[in-house]
Amino acid sequence: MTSKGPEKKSPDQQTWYRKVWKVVCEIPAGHVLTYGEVARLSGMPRAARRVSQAMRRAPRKLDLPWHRVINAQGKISFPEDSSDWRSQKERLEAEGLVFLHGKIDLDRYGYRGAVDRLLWGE
DNA sequence: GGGCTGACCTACT
DNA sequence: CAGTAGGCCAGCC
Repeated sequence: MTSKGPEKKSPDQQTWYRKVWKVVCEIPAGHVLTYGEVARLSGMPRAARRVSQAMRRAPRKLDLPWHRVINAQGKISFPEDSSDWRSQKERLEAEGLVFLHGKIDLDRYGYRGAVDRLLWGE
């Protein structure tokens, strides 16, 4: 039977959200990840767009550090005149990050940068 | 079922 | 450095 499972919600569809939230949750304060990196760490390479979707649908209850996710250009992915943009910038600055020419230095605060520092040293 | 949208990315010019 | 083009794919009409 094709059976209409009443309470079968095919978990897979909601699982990937959880994976993304989990990864974002693990980003240490004072550091950032790009959407692409979060996607990769969630086991979904090239699913950067899904990450932004997960952000939008993330329950506030989770108290997710959404502000630690920025785009690959080191910039905040909101229009500069939006309150969301200002809010995110404030949160990041509160964690010690510095904006240079409206951008964040990914070599200093990003994932790749952190790895390079471990391999090459400061 | 088809088409548009989007807190994106990479590569190229 | 800026701008363009193609790719990606889950949601939502």
